Amino acid sequence: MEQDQLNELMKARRQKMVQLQEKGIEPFGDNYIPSHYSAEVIEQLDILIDKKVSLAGRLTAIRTHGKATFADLKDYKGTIQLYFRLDRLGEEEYNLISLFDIGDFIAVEGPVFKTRKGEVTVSVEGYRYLTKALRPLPEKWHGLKDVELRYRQRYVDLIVNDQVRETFIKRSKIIQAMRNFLNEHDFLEVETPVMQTIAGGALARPFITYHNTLEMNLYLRIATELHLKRLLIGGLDKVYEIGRIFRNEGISPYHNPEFTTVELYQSYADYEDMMTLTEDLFHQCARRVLGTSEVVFQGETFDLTPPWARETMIDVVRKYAGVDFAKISDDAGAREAARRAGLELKDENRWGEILNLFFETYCEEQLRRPVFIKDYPVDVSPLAKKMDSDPRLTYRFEAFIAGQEVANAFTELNDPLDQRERFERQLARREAGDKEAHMMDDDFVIALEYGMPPAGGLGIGIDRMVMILTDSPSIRDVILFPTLKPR
RNA sequence: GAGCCAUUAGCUCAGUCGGUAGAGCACCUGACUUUUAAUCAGGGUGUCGCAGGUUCGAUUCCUGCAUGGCUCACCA
Repeated sequence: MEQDQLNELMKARRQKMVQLQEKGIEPFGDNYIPSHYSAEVIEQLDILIDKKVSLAGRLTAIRTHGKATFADLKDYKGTIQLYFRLDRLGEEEYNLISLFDIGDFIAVEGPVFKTRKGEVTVSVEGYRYLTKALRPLPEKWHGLKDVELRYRQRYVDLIVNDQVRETFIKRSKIIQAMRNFLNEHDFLEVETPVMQTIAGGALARPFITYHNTLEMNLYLRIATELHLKRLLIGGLDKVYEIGRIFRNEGISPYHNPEFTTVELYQSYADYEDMMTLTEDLFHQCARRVLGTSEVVFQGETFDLTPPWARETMIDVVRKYAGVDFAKISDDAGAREAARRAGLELKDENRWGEILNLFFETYCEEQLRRPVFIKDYPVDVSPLAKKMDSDPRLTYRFEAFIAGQEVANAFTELNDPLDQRERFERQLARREAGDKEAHMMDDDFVIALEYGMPPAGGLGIGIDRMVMILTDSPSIRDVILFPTLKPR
């Protein structure tokens, strides 16, 4: 950050820093291992009352009363009150309290007691300076609201806004719960390349970077799918990866250029198994982190208890759009239906793409309760296995909660000849100018030729899952440092 | 990428139908040995986002730019 002009508040803090140094006190002190966290002292009051404890943390409030001073000390687990007395500390040490500022880190020790009003307090017998804060914190009860500053200076947001802190602690616990759940189900966590020569596994524009020694462009991955499936071929039957994905697309309350997914693949399973796994995974994460199966998101309550509803895409399109794709047999008929509905089409749109367009336009937002929408058209599913009963469709589903897609899964396509054809179709679209069409991945087709067991695969956007489980309306509320333009 | 809105003290916000600005908290000075949004007395600490234009004079009006938010488009 630029060295901006010191305003009055920062000058005052620097002066206090100098005064500390003049008295031989280092304003940026050394390590200190406290005996307790604030919350432990409060919880274990029965045992700790009148006993000496030591604490370390940040001063969040100072109330001086002449020869006595109260302060609030905030640490990792909570906030506790401190009590300083002239007659206990002695004049020299007590007077140094005037050099305290809100935001400073100090360590204290002394016995625990309860004030007249019943507040658990540490009566300070000695303290140490740990760190002088040279910039003032936002004020105590309005906090930091400026959205831009909250994202740019997330550390300040975390100091001041406890809800923000809670959200990110929950995010960590949700991912931990997910990892535990998958490990318990015998999945193996793996890591696959972030930098790739072919960005595959999804329909999206990649970021491009450059390797100096190899003298070549590399793509940042847009999915983990194709590498994970290679591992099934290699005999790692149940694998998953939790990792960062990068897509060079728009930014919105639901989209950040880098975001986190979990993808998992299970040999010998199919998409029905993935539905069961998905609802169990969401349910368990909610139970373990929130302690409940019911989540409230933006005023709506959702019960995540399995089983979730299951509907086909054709059924929901019939229900919400009033168009029956079961009775539309070809591309021309689908285009006609779209024309009647006033949907904008490109000339080359096919039956399945138009079905999907109807679904996205008329249905997605209606899907509030947890629901699996299944049997996606092959035209929009280049990596999913075709249905035996209708080769225009695939064994693919997406899960929706509150109108938001939260999971995408299918029975994996393991026929290398079919896969090559799908890639070639994508390639044709790419050459026609569709920058999001899938790239040809010859090596993946070769891998399939060695034989990939039938398998089910599942992808979950973790950021969106965390949004729902923490009632956060914007993806930026669940990403610590969301992408911003430099100021 | 398009439209709309916002940007004033460290923070949260008022305000000026055009005459260079104000409140609370924070901060500074003083009083106060169980307060907790401590209280009491005194003190305003500012490039009014940036750059132009109109004007005797712009923080205010106009234009452009920057950053952010929302909506739309794209996507997860």
